[in-house]
Amino acid sequence: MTTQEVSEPTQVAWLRFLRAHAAITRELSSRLEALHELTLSDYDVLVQLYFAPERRMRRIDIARSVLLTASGITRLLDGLEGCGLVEKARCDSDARVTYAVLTDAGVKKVEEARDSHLADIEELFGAQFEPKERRQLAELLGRLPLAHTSEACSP
Amino acid sequence: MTTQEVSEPTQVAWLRFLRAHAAITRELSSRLEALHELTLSDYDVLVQLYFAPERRMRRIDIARSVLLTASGITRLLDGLEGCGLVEKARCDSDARVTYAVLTDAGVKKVEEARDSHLADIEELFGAQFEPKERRQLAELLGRLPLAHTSEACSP
DNA sequence: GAGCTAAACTTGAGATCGCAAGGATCATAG
DNA sequence: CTATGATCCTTGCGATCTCAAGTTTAGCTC
Repeated sequence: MTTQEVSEPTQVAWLRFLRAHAAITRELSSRLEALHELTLSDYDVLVQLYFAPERRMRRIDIARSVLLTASGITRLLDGLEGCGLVEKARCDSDARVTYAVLTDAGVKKVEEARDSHLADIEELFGAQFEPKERRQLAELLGRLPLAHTSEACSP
Repeated sequence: MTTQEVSEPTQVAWLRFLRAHAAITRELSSRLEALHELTLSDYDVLVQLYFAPERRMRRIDIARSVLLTASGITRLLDGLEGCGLVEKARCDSDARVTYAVLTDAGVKKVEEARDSHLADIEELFGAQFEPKERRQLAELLGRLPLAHTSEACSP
């Protein structure tokens, strides 16, 4: 124990969680930006679309799955549309909703960025753990509130 | 397996890590803001100072321990100084450094905010785990890069 | 002690994101 | 069919934070 008097395991765990997040996302972001000109959030959204049926989603569903605000998604998609990675599409049955559809360029972009990014995640995150520990960690993290929003899609 | 074809445990764990961070910090922030008018980072810095020897730290050390940029710390401390929670102090042996010192009001603020914030952390984070799992999780997270910067202070 | 490099800090500019408010559309109830 | 409330999306505004550049001071070397 050093500076922190209180070393309740929960607090220690939370502190490490916070710091690790800051450190890892900073590094991941910077690499992703350098190699592919994408934000972590950009990539996140692109991948959601990539695996969505017909590669399209309502903006609100994107927001919920990546845990951003609706307004955050609007502006993020503005950027991706500007790059031609994503297009808007109207919804016939409901004029309020606009779909975001991955373009061919978008598909290509995901496939280009995927390998290096997954390798980075492996290096900065996964590599610290044995296979068994990875599953264990995934299970533990899965209990946290909203930890698996992106693992379920609304129709 | 739902939308994500690739369910390598590492990727699942990382995704959950990301989402859980977003969800929990959003909620913690909002409560902290509502009750005590503090950002999560504000609180973080205040606590670092609270446990530092003489309740003072060089700005650069604060930056390293909470994983913010030097410029981030400058502006964050501007705010805390404006509220009277922190003061500047010059360093006799090195004119380049400015210390940040917790004021009495700052001490009080930390002690006021502490209980509710720790309770929030317990509720949103710790409560999902058994005591044994908490230690396990802390250990696992501790292996991540820079996860315990705040557990060691430079002189 | 003059010059050089490195460190600590600040500042300006820009990016990202949330909140609050507003507009459009749908769905339901009367 | 109209009124009400909810949902989807966008926009204005502000807050936070980073990066790059600049200033001042230390510490070294020659």
